[in-house]
Amino acid sequence: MLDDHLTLAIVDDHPVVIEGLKAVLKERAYINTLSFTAGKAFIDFIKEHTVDFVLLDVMLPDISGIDLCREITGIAPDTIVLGLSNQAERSIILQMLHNGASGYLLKNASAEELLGCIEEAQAGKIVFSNEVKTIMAKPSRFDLRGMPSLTRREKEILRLIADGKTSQQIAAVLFLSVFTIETHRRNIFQKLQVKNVAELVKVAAGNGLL
Amino acid sequence: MLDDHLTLAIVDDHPVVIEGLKAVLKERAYINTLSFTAGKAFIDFIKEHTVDFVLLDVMLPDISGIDLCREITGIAPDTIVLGLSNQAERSIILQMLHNGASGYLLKNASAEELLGCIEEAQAGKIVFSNEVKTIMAKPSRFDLRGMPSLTRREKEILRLIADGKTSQQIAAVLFLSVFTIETHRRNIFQKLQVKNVAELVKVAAGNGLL
DNA sequence: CAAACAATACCGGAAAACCAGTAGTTTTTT
DNA sequence: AAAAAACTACTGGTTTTCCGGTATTGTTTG
Repeated sequence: MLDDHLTLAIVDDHPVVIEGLKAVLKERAYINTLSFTAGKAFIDFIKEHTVDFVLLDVMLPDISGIDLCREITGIAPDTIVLGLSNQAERSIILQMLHNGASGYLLKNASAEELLGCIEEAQAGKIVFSNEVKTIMAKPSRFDLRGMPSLTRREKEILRLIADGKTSQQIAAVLFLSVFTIETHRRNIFQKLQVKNVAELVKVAAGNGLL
Repeated sequence: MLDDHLTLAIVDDHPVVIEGLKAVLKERAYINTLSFTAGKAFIDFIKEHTVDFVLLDVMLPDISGIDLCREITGIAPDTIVLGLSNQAERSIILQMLHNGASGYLLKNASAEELLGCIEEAQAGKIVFSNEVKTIMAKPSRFDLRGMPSLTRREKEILRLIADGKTSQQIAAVLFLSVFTIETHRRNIFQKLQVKNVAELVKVAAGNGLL
């Protein structure tokens, strides 16, 4: 930012959204708006030019918003990226933040909300639109206090599950009945509030239980 | 180590193993040997006394070797811990190292091997007995070069799998046939060389794909 | 422009996971 | 010693995964 202008890029494959955002952003005369409908085109662009700010759709045809976000912050670490999407899924939001985004907005955010978030993000804050805030605010699962404590047996079985062992195999290794393993498995599911092994392993890995 | 002696603790629930190790360690007069058959007893001990070196069985009755290892290195960070086990499973070895162990030995290691490893670990190295070395040396999966690259679609589906979605649910979200999802799923399995979602999610999480 | 890769879709069958219970035994804690 | 927690085991049933193919249509790319 050599002058007092701000270069803002919209990356979204939906032309209507682009036009809507541009209209809102006209409110702020100091913002120069660019737009891209594909991730690759944008990547090529920032290799040659400087962009201060990006509004990035997470559902793009040619590349996932998450990967794109990582690439952008890799190439231009000073660029501020805000995720933009129709529905807010907690895991996606976290992935975006984890890959360098400075915030996350829903497309149904009001004009004031949008401009407010841009200004706050510009000031270095992490911003969310209101709906996103409510999603991020609540439990997650057990974000802060107390990962539910698993018993010895449960941890042991959890590790074997994560190693890809079937209940039969686990039963064989531990000299127990398959039924016992399945009972333990269900208890673990309940404690960690997951529905299947996929989620189980993700949660366990993310909380240092593996 | 205030003098030139070394306090070494053996933690193993098998008395025969303890005696065997003690016999081998007599070779080195400067090593004072202690032994424990339960993890908790040992934890209590190190809260009051200093131990320089621990040979730690990973299969203990009261606590998993992995958890115990973490506790030990938490309480006494200067203590050197070597894992000790009958069979070497790669994942367990990695977990031990990840929790602060300085190496891993198989119980069938020779006396020279054992003493050699203790001396090298004492000197700050990470040590493995020979058999363990061969296990650690080979493939792993794709440890060093090239995590196989997944396509956009595959990554997208991988994330949905890790979120605990079933193939039906994924198909519904992406407006695709269940068959398509299952094909992608199998392709992902093959690329990442896993047999089921549990392993898949573990590998993916461990390699930053989630 | 081929060749390779990506994405889509389908079939049938075996194995495993998942669900909702119940219940006895052992270990730990109060 | 009583209560609580952990560990064990079983029944019976539904859903999903996993395996082994095959095959068509685009899209990149050498």
